[in-house]
Amino acid sequence: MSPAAQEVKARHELEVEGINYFVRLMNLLGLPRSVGEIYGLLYFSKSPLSMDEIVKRLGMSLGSASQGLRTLRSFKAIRTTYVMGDRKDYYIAETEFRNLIGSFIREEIMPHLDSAGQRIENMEQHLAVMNDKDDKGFLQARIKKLSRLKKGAAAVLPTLSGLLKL
Amino acid sequence: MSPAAQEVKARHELEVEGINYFVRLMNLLGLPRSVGEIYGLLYFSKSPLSMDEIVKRLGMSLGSASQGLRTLRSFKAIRTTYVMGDRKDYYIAETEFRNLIGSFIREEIMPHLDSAGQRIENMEQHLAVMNDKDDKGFLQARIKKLSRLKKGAAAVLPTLSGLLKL
DNA sequence: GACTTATTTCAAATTTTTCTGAAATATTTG
DNA sequence: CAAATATTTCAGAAAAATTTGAAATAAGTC
Repeated sequence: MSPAAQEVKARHELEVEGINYFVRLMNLLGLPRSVGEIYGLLYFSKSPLSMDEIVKRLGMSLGSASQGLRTLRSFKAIRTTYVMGDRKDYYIAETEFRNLIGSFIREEIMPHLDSAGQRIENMEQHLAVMNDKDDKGFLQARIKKLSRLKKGAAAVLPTLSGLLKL
Repeated sequence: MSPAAQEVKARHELEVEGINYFVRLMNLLGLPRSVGEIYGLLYFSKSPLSMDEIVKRLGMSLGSASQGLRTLRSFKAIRTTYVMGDRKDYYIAETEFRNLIGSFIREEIMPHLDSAGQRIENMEQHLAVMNDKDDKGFLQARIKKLSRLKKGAAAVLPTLSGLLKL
């Protein structure tokens, strides 16, 4: 194999490995593979890519690409660039992980914490109806613990992206 | 409805709400519903429960219960108690969330970080084959960023359970 | 050590999630 | 505003994850 061909191959394999990296990372965060693939492709692309280029390069359906790009936009993990004389949208990866983590926490985790708070309140309401001293005390302690967990998480999470000083 | 019946109902609804709480929490962590149900049931149970009691109370299959208990044991989220004159195993919820978070991070997240490190090394190897200055510089910067993210996560995560001082 | 009871395993069934692709909608251009 | 192109939507298909339950194994008792 010629040196030039070797280089092309290395570039390609690097990209595959990099996409794989993000597929797994996104998977860890509970996001579908397609989202990881798109972000990975963009992260290692020097130039902005249009949706149909993404579809072609990843061999994925239009529907997945559209939905995946929407998800990534919602996290501000990508942004669009304007390309003169072309009506397609072109996408670029946002590489400030600090921000990505922030929007992930805001969008995916905080809503859960809110509904957790709601559920704790419900539990307390039910508790108020009860009389049996022993059981009531036990449950109260357990609920309190949940409440502290929730408060702790609410306090720690927003700082997380800050802690990761990259 | 008699006051006593009302109380029983409140106790039951509290428990349902509590189980629901853990089902969602575990779901957020990528664990199956059955694991959340079992932990929730144990968390709000004053006395230890055997597997068949869990199966009966949650209306779940033996298989799910067995698998769910195994998962919870692996996180040290529950422990067994010995009950005299009974050959069944009895389970109790471990309520120190700090520890649970610790084992979750150790068992579920750290292995991913390790393989991430492996993948970064692979990328660097491919990079070494390349020559094109521009592209190489670009890719090098991107890989470096991933590497910093990984290092940051490895540094922050183990502290997380400590930060949550409950 | 045979019997009873408890637990685990695992293939098949079910449920949930994700992906596909064609149709609908929106956008740009001449 | 018609034609061309780009994007979104969504019902059905495919894939992945979870649950079931019966059979296998393990553990405890007499």
